[in-house]
Amino acid sequence: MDDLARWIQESELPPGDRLPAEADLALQFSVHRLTVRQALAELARAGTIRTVHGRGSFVAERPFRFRVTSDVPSIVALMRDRGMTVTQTLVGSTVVGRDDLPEPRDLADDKLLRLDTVLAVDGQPWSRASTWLSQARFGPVAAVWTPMTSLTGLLNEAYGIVVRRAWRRYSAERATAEDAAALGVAAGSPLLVQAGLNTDSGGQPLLQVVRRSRGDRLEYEVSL
Amino acid sequence: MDDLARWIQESELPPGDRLPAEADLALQFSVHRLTVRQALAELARAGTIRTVHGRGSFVAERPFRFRVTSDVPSIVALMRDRGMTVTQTLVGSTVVGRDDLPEPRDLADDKLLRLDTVLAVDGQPWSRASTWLSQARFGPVAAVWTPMTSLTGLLNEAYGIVVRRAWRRYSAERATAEDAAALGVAAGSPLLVQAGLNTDSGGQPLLQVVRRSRGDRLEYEVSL
DNA sequence: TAGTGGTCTAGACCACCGG
DNA sequence: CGGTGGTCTAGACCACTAT
Repeated sequence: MDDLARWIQESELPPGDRLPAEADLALQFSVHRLTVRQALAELARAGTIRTVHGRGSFVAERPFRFRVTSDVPSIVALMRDRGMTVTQTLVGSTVVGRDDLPEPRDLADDKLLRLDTVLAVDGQPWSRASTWLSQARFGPVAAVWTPMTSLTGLLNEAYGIVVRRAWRRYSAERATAEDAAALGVAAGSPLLVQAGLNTDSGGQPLLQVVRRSRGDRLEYEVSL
Repeated sequence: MDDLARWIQESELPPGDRLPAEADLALQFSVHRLTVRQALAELARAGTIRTVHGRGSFVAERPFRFRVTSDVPSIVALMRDRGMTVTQTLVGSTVVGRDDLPEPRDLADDKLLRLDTVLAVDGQPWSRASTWLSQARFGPVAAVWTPMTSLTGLLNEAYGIVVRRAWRRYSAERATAEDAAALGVAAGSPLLVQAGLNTDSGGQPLLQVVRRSRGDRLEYEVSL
């Protein structure tokens, strides 16, 4: 792998260029094709290259991460302002007990509505989120959901609520098999996980959310 | 891999237990050992198991992440209060130009001191950080650094400065080969990357920092 | 259809760990 | 020392992509 990485470095292939075929690399380095494959797979995991079945291996572009700042009211609205096509598909809507809520459980209700959504930008999956809200108060939300819905916007328009962020927690996790299927990445790839609580303008807990995003697609910025 | 994952699930092995040897698994599933190895490697990347040369593969413990909150003045001090042995080893100290600073460049100086440190807890590496400060003002810092030094504490004691956080940026990246070597993880593992600016109590930019932490070891929490 | 990567069996030998 | 995982060669066949 080190030899191959060095070779790619030294040959100064620009991002997007195709590498020689695995069989050719095997000849070039006088090793078996499986050995080449193992090295290529490791480089792909490290993000140096990207391999496509039937086409070849390509030098990876440097990832560009969309920056989500904490001072905008709605992230979806922010992205749409920048000309991106943003959809949020509802993939699940269930009524759950309070014990389904991640710690710390800041919502008081015993029955909660949990919305599972997948956010896609320009057709590409970016993140999946689970949102918990009071079932008694917001039960009808699921029925009116469309891919164009922004929860922040919906709460504002339908309930007259102005949402405020209370706390946020950030961690990096490996993509599970489920994440991998939903987000189009390999299992084990880095995900940026944001958990948090939103309140209304009076500070009353409104909703908790956990968002699992592709690490190569976005980052969060907060002012303190 | 799916078969193997299901088998582990169904056999309900508790975390820490050893799986059968690769050769045994190959017999059990009637496949070649290499096929078993590929499945095990994928499970290890997904975090389900952990494999040790010469000993075997073990069901992984659920990762426990230390929570770093934004309301404490010094993270190192916080950890020590909780009885952890925290060291910060200075692995590099260089004078660099302003262009070495990551964007956005909030420090005005043309010559900056860059400190590269590795934070270890109870002997285990947790994160590596690069810190940029004014060379003119803080040049002597590198000379007095010891593994017990906390930069926040040092600035307070030696300069009478009370440090304040201005902004933070969070992203998830794959561990590079260098990260992997310094942090004891596999290349490509998820890292939680925090970049940020600290000011003095008057709001004057003091230092910028980029900290790359093992995703399985810590998480950040901020109140908004 | 030719060329690419993806998966698999077969078997050898090496490196590490613990008793 | 025996048992474990780590690396490698050899070769077959399958699946996907572009022409």
